[in-house]
Amino acid sequence: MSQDNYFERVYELTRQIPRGRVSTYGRLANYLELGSARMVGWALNKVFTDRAVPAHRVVNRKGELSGRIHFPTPTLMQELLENEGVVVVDHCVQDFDGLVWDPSDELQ
DNA sequence: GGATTGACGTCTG
DNA sequence: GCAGACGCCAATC
Repeated sequence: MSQDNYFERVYELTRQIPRGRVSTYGRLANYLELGSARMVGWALNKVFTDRAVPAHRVVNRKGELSGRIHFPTPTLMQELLENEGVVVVDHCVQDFDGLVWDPSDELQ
């Protein structure tokens, strides 16, 4: 179904996050003009279990894996990031400032 | 139909 | 610099 919901936008944009990179809810929300980062988190919460979305690449502004608790296992999110080459310590992305990915930076 | 919650962010104190 | 409160918009209870 052609759902113009934020659901589809967040879902598609999250898929475009390159491997080894991470993004934030606020940046995605800002690019999608959602007006609220919570919309991104809400959409991902419905998406991650229904669609194969790399939600593990989306973290909060602090670079913390705030959504790890919603994964099947709280360590799965960190494992996936480390598997992609992202250094995660104490559930926080290291060098987050250098790994953060902006949709407007790639898609422009 | 109203109140609360939610994977957040920004401002003010 | 850190802590607390407010705002967003939609879904769920």
